[in-house]
Amino acid sequence: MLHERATITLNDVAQRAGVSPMTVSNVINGKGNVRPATRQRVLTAIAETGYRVNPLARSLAGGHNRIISVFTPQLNRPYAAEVVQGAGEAAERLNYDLVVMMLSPNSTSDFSMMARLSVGALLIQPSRQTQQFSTDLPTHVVSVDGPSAHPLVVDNYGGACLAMNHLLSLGHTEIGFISGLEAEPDVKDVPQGSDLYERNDAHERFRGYRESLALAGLPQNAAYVQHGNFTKESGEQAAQALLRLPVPPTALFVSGDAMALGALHAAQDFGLRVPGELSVVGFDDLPMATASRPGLTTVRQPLLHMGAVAVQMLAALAAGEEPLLPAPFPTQLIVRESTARR
Amino acid sequence: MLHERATITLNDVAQRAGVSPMTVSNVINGKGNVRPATRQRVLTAIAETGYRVNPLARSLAGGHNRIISVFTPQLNRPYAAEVVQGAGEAAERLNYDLVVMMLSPNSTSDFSMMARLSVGALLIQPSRQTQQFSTDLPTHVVSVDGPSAHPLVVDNYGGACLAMNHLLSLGHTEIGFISGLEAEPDVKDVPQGSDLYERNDAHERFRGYRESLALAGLPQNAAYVQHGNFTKESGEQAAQALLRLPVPPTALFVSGDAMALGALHAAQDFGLRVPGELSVVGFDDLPMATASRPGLTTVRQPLLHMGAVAVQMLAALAAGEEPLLPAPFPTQLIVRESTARR
DNA sequence: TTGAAAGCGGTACCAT
DNA sequence: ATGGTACCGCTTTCAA
Repeated sequence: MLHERATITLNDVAQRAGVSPMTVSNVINGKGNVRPATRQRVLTAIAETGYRVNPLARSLAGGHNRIISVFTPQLNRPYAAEVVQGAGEAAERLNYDLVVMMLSPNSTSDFSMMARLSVGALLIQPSRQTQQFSTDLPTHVVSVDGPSAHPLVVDNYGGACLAMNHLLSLGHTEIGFISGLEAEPDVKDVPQGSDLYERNDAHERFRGYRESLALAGLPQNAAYVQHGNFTKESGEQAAQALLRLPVPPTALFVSGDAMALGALHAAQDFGLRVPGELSVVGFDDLPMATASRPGLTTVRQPLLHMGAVAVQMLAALAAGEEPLLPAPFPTQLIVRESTARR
Repeated sequence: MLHERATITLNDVAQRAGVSPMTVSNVINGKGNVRPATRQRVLTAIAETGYRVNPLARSLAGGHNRIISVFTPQLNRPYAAEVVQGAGEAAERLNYDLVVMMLSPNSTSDFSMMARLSVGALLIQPSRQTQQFSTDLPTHVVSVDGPSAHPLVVDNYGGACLAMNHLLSLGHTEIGFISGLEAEPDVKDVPQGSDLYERNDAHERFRGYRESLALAGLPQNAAYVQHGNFTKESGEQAAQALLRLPVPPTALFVSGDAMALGALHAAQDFGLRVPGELSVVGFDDLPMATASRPGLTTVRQPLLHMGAVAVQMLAALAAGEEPLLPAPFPTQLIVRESTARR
């Protein structure tokens, strides 16, 4: 296994096989019109030289490639990491290569390159800015948790109802809510009817909370609602505020696992036993949900699956099909130890 | 359907500015030899047309780019995610673009492509297979936690000593150890003197454990050593074995946070108070270390920093410099609540 | 200081 | 079934 420094080109292979470059190209791309004998000769030449196509040249020349690009905010956010992982597994199955780029808010880089090099782009939680740039991507675009031509969303409302019904069925009537609304100041005052509003995770979960309460015939107590920004610290603070109330809630529905863990710890610091004296439900089912004691009851989002579906759609799109947009992905209640009967 | 945004080429700009394509190229690449007036004309033409270079074409033609590629195993492993994040931040600062690819063991994809497209590659925890492929990368290679031309490693031995000294100074003499050796069966029986052995994280941490004990004049009890594979479950099992011993240890040094959390929970399930009746120290300081109660005392690896340094080295390499390889990165003991005086 | 020519490594199109 | 030609968008080399 010697390592050739000089790059072997299609021409080299052609010469070695005694055919024209075009024929080699045809063999590589599996065009039918090549005599078996010739094809075989080319194939051996390829094997002997260790030739590998240069995707750059191929893309430049207008050929096809099997690359899908992923644009994501920070990768050390478990949410994004999970989606990417799911996408990666699907890509491998479909024989696509996945190329990931991190989009930082103040980055100036020209990401259109990777987009040009790929047959499709997967956008994870695209920001305003990303949405902007996505409109002039020359490829197909699918997004997870954010707008695009093909947006994949989770059923946040349904998930919230799942969590609330669990709490309700456990006999809780005083249920506090910690939202993630603080995180995105720019959407906080979006009119209720707008598309953006409808799609916003935080709002949908809030809506699930409110409507579940209403459906159960329970009054809404504005004091039971606090806003965090998805960090553990904000969850801690929000929970403290809730627990200091004259009549504190007996259960908390927290719309993010990190915040939920913060709330759980705040409760423990208050000397409250969880779930004995306070039940806590999170949202997301990030890995950290199992790292706590008691384990966090939470609403799981099918993150891996969504990543995989995104890639499948992109592959279909690349193949000229027009895949139908899947319905909001259903969530699942994962009952661990942080919830108990009132 | 694609957005048929006609691409503006360098030629278009040239025509508009009334100069040759070459001059436009020179302006873009900041070659000095262009008359200010001409440069200005070109610049306006660029602005007016909204032209952007096509990095593919540039790379193909042998021009320079500012891309660094990262090859990593699963991205949903916090370790890798942290390094990538650090690399991303540094890249942004240095005006490089980062492109990440996941290397799965059974992937057939041609990753040399991205390598060709980039000035350098960062390998995270390269596997045997990856090491192989890295040798014929046409670019500079820096690795984190694995071999390459420029390997970046953390001072695992020192970190283990940090943890052990902490436990020792707390008065513990019965200290159990859970290694990660089970994870990599192929290195388990590498001869002690070999390079590979010296570099292996798991072994280095083990060595720190043994030597710290020896230095403290404490006997080594083979029964106090268990092997896990870095998962929470394996940590749980290993801890159970340890705690069932006739004379169970009063403290555990676990060479991975996930395993440490597993051990911590196992102890709690045994009815042991942590840190009251059992102290636990982990290794890595992954985000989950703060998600548990009590918070996990652990040894922090400067993952973000290592990612950043890797990118800096790659940038230097690309600039033709020969950066000196940094010494093993120092670790830091993060004392939380899982350790206490015996 | 500027530009013409010749690729980089492929592919599409159209002959043969 | 095969191969010639043009060209993708840019950069290098070398003349002018």
